[in-house]
Amino acid sequence: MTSADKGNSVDFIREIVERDIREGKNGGRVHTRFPPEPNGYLHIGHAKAICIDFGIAEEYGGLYNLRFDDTNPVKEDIEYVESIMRDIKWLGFDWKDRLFYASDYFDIMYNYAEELIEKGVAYVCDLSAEEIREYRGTLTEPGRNSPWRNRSVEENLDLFRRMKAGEFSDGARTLRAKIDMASPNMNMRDPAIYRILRRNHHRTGDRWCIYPMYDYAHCLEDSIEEITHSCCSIEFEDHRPLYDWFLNRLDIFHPQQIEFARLNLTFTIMSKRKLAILVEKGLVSGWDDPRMPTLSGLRRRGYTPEAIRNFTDRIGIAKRDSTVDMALLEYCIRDDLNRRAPRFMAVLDPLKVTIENYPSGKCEELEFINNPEDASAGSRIVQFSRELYIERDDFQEEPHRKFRRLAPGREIRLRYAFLITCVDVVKDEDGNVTELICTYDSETRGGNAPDGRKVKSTIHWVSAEYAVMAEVRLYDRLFTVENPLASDSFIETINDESLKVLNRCRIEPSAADLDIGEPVQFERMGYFCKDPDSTEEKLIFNRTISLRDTWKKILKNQE
RNA sequence: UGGGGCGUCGUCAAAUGGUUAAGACACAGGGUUUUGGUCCCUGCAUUGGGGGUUCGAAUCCUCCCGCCCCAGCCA
Repeated sequence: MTSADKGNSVDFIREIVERDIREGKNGGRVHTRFPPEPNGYLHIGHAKAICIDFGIAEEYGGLYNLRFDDTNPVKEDIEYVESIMRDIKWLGFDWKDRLFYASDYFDIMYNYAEELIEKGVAYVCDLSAEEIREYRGTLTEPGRNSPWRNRSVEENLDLFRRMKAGEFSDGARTLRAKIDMASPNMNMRDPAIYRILRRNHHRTGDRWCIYPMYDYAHCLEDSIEEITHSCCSIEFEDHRPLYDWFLNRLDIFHPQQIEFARLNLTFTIMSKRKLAILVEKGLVSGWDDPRMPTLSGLRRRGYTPEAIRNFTDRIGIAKRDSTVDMALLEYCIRDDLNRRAPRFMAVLDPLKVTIENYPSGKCEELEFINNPEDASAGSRIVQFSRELYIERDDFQEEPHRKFRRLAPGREIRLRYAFLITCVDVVKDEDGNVTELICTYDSETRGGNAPDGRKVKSTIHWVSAEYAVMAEVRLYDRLFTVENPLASDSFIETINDESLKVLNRCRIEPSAADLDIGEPVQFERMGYFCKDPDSTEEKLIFNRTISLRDTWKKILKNQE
C-alpha cells in the first residue's frame, strides 16, 4: 500500500520526509538505513523497522543501506549477519551494493575521536566502571565531575593513542565526551565513547582493542553514509541530544534521527533475551520453530513476505506504545493465501468410508478446481474409489442441532464427486466408530443431482487407495494469554497445545510433490506447507493457519 | 519524587480549530456459496478527567490522572 492508497493521510515520518523533499532539504534526497547489530535473529518487530526504513526510501525514490552495527564483538557473529541478510532478502528488499559495516569506519571514527580531544570536548578517564556509576549520580541527583576531566589535550591524546596501542588492560580507561555531569538527561553525563576491549571481532579480527560505543558510533555511521532520515525506536528518543551533540562538535553531515514505537503483538513476545530462553530450555525447537515470531520461524510456518509486508503497512506508524492484535497478522496471512494457495484434499483425522454400491477395483477420474479465487490456476484430476477417508469430525452419529455434515441416514456431498448417504455405522468392541458404510448416487457425478435436490453440506475426502500418508504439525499461538510478560513467569503461560502432531494423515497424492514451503490450502482445514524436515519416506506439513472457523464459533456461543 | 515521550472505538490508527470523529482488524447479525472458507450487506467511539479560550475544540491554554523510557565501559 502506498500513501496514495490511504487517501491523504500519511504517518508522521512520511510527513517529515515529504516536507523535507518539498523544502529541498538535503537537495531533495531520501536515504535511509536499517542498522541491525548482528547478535541474533530478526523477528517481526524488525520487519516493521525494515519496512519503514526501506519502504520509505523506495516510495520516495531514495536509497537504502543495510548496515551492520558491529561495534561490540562480545555479542556478534557472522552467523547472524548471514541470517539477517537472508531474512531481509526474503522480505523482498534489495540493498544492492549498499551493504556496510560499522567496523568499516573504525579508522574514521578513531580520527574523529582525536578531533574531539583536540577540541577539548573529550577526555581519557581512569575511573573504573563502578566508579563511573558512582560519579554519574541518579535520576534525581546530579553527577560529579571525574577527577580526570581536566587533563590537557596533549595528555588525553597521548593516553588515547596508548589505549589504541594496547598499553592498558581491558576496562582500565575510557574515552569520554565532556558534556555535563549535572544534565537531567543521563545520557549527557559524560558518556563513554570508547572502551578497551580485547575481543576478536568477526570482521576486524584482533586489529583493535578499543571499540566505539553506540551513541558515538551510530551518528557517525549515519553521517558518513549521508543518511537523511535515521529512523529508530522510541527508547532512543533521549539519546537524540547526544546524537546531535557529536555531529555538531565535529561539524559534519547531520542526518535527522526520528523515533517511532516498536511493534508488540498479542500472544507472543518480542524480547530477544526471552526468546532465547525458549530456545535454550528447549521449549521450542529452535529460532526457526514455526511458533516463533522470528522471520525464520514465520517463514517455516508458511507466512509469506507479502502477508508480512501488508501487515506492517496496516499497523501504521506512531509514537505511542501499542500492542497489535495477533488476529490482524492472522487475517493478513489468510487474505494472501486465500488468493494464491492452490487447494488440495487432505484428511487429517481419517475415518474410513466404504461406498457399498460402488464396484471394487473401479476408479473414476474427477476434475477438481485448483483455486476458486484464481481461474488461471486451472484444474486437476483426482481419483475416486470404493474406499475413502473422510474427516472424523465430519460425522456425528447423533448430530448436534446445527450440525450439517454426515450422519446416519443423511445425504451429503463429497466435494467434486458424488452425493452419498450414510447407511450403516461400524464400531469396535469399545463402541468407537471405525467405519461408515455409505451408498452413492451414480447420477450425481461432479456433485450435482439431476433432480435438483440439495444437500446441506459438502465435505472433503481422499481415496484410501490413492492417498499418501503424511505427518501434519498443527500450530497454534505460543502463549495462552495476550500479554505473557504481564505474568510473573511468561514461561508458565506457554500454550501446551501450541503444537499437535498428527501422524496418520492422508493427503491427495499430487500434494506429495510440493516444494518445501510452497503454500497450499487443504480444503476446509487451513493453509499448510511442506516442512524442511520432510524426507523421501516421510512427508511433513506445517499448518500455517486454520481457516476461519464459524462452526467453532457456533459451538462456543452456545456454551 | 530529575528529564524525555505518550494518552481517540475491544485492538491498531486517521483527523493539522469548522458538516453526522476516517479506515482496518475483532466482535454481532444477515445474504450468497459444491470449502460452516472466500465474497456481499448491516451494526459497533463524542476523543484519560476537570476548568478555560472560541460562534465552533480530539485539535489551543491550564490543572490533574495514567502509562512507557533513561542511572551499561550493550545496542
